[in-house]
Parts: sequence; C-alpha cells; structure tokens
Amino acid sequence: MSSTARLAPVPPARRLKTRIGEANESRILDAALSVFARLGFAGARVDQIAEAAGMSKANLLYYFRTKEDLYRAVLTRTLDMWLEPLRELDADSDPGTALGHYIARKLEYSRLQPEASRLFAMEIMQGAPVLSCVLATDLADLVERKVRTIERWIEDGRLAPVEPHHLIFMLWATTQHYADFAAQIRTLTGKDLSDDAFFEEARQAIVTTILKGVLPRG
Amino acid sequence: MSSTARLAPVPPARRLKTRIGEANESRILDAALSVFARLGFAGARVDQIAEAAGMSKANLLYYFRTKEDLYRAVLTRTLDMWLEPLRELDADSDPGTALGHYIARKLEYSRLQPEASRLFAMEIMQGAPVLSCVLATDLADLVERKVRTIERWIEDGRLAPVEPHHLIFMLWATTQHYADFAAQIRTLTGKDLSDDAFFEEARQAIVTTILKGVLPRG
DNA sequence: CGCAGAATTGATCAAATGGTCAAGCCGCAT
DNA sequence: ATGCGGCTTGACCATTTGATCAATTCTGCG
Repeated sequence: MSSTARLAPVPPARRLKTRIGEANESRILDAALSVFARLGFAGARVDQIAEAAGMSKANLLYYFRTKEDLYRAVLTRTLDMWLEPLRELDADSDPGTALGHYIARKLEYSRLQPEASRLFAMEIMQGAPVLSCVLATDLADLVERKVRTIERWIEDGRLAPVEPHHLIFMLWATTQHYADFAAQIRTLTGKDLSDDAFFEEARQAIVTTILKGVLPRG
Repeated sequence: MSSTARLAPVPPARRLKTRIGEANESRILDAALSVFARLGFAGARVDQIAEAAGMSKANLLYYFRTKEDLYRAVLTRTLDMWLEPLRELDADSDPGTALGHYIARKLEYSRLQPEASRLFAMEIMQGAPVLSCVLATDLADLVERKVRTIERWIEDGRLAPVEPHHLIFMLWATTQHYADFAAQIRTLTGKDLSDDAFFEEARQAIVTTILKGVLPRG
C-alpha cells in the first residue's frame, strides 16, 4: 500500500447502522481524545469519558466493546491527522517555501489539535505499544519518500547538507513542542498558540532560524 | 531563593537512619523512574516497582507512604538533573560556543537519562499536576535569567534577533526529542542515541542548523 | 399502527490494586 | 551477647473500575 493512502478506517468492530449511532460514535471519540490526552490510557476512566460524551458508561461500551478498542480508534484517527502535513510536503516547490509551509502547517496543527498531539506523544513515549506496527509501515513509507525529497534538494544544491532524518526530527520537535509542552510554555510566557500574536512569533522564530540554518549561503 | 540553588531535597517524609535504608531508597527511586517512565503514574503498579527494586510491596510502602509520594520524589530528583545544563549556560562565553555546549549537554542527558526525560515530559503533558508550582518558581527564575543573557547577546550584535523564549524552546525541543520519541526514531532509523555515530550525527545536525540560524552573518 | 432491531441504562460482578497491620527478622551500638 | 529500633513481609481489607446483562425505551420502516 502506498504511503499516500489514508490509514485503514479503524476496524469498525461494530457496523454503524443509524445516523444516531454515527453521531454517538463521533461524540465518544471526541470525549475520549480529551480525556485520554489529559490522563493517559491507564489514568482515564471509562465512565469519565462516557460522562464527557453525555451518555452512560454502559452505552459507551455498546459502541466500543473495550477501553482498549476505544483507545485504538482514537489513536488511529489521530495519527491520520498527524500525518497529513507531511503528505503535503511538496518535492517540486522551492525548498524554502515548502519547509516554511510545512512548519506553518505543523504549528497550526499544534494550535488546533493540541490534545491529539499530546495523545500521540504519550503513546510514542510509552514505546508505541499500539501504534508501533502502523509507524513501521505507513509512517516509515512516508518518511522514506520525504527523505528522498530532501536528499534531492541537497544534491541540487538547493539545501545545505543535513542528514534528512535529523532535519525532519527537528521540524517535528520544534513545532510539536508548543502543543506537547503547552503547560510549561504557559508557565514561562503566560501565553500559548491560541494567542495569535504568540503563534506568529513562534512561527517566525522557527521558520527564520531553521531556514537560515538549512538554506544555502546565508 | 536564587535560581542557582538546588531544589529542596525531597521532603524526607521519613528520616533515613541506616545505610541500608539509604540504599533501599535509592534502589526504589531508580526502579520507580523506570516503571513510571514506561507506564505513567496511573499505569504503574506499586508491586511492579517493588519487584523491580527487589523487595516486597509492603516494604516499599515503608519507605514511601504512598504511590504519589514516591512519584513526587522521583519527579523532583528528575527536574533537578533536567535543570543542570541550563544552569551551566554561560553568559560570558561566546554565544556560539555556549549554545553549542548547551546542545551537547542536553543531548547527552537525552542519551544517559532517556527515562527521566520521558517521565518529565509526561508530567508536563498532563498539565504538570505535581511540578507546576516548582516550574513557576525555580524554572521560571532560571529561564528569566537566561532570557536576559540571550537578550544581551542580541543587543551586542553577537546573536541574530530571536525572541529568547522561542530559542530556548527550540533547544529543548530538538534535544529532548531524541529521548522522548526514541521509539519513533528507532522505528524510522533503526538507531538511537546510544549509538555513538548516531549521537554525533544528531548533535552535528542540530548544532550546525541552529547555530547557523541564530549566529549573525552566515 | 406494529414490530424488528437499535439504543440506553441501572444493577451487578469480578479482578485489580493501593494501602494497612501484626508479627517476626536483623543490624548495630553498647 | 543482647536488646533496641529500624527493616521486612505475608495476609488482609476497601475501593476502584472495566465489563456484562437483562430489561426497557426509542426509531424507522413496511
């Protein structure tokens, strides 16, 4: 399967029959994302998620047989969104433009989906017990392609020589940091990405520094 | 209290009487770091930590009255190590040298203490329920000083104009990423910082890119 | 309208787990 | 050696919590 294909849409353990079921499933996933991101898999309670979704625990378990099924579903949906900006990284654009755009997109994701970012981060930090197989296939495929894109830019002299993987890690790290460590950043600056000026300041700093760092000449 | 002072040495809920007690407490803290970092606070079981420390659960609870006490102790010890490299950032050095040294130190920490890095990261990602007060005092003090250092470098024309907070965040993000997301990095590259060549490659990439990005001229 | 299947939930269960305790062990100072 | 006080643990308890189920209500369709 090509790396541009979307992830298989979560094993629908149960076939959705009605629009009400669909709406409920969606509400549950939203609630689960919020609670899992705040408390982790083990720390989250099913009845807590149910309450956040506005239904009884028993009803939630009617839609997702187990807590783990629910966790898996939320994670898969999250990873799919997480990958999107990287899919868009365009080999044919000017490297500076493409990378600048990528940074902006990732930072936007950190602003709009900080919970998803944190959930994903926590899963990885715990060794990716659930996502490891997907990372090794879909993510690895996609990253391999983009590594080649970067290599080509370097060969063509349009980018300074940097090991492509490390460049990608730098881009991920700097942009995700604003979502994952928002609590720390809020403590130190009093602001977060939801503040437009702060967002622009962060984007500016990252883009300026990294582009100056990897574009040829000065 | 000055920001250079060490953190208050964990409220010693219990006074240590013998060298055997001291050794046990140390073994427990090591085991707890490992287990908490892998499974999070909620996911870790006390008997699991006790087993990793080579003693009974009841005995562990003799040294730390509650799971949360133990968690707090591990975290405090961790934060203290985490802060050390930043304390060393020297205002009187050449900015390039100082920042290069800082990156190397932080990356070294990611190599030697990946579990501590992940534990700290998970605590922050969950909103720093335990550390928030310490962050707001000790960390904030220290960061404020270093911000002034960076501002002075910029005023003196020895550093390109970058909002100092964002520079600090970039340094933290890029270096910690190798510990916090080691599972992902291992999946994508097959290596981690324990590989000397890979460590050097990462250090090189980060130092080169960021220094070129923030040092004046090109 | 009537009914088949979906949706919903209160009650309940079983397992997991943090913490307690009484009883015994052992290191060490005298 | 001996006894005080810290060290150690098996057994136990109370609570939490994921999951089940029977019973009831709702929904849409023929």
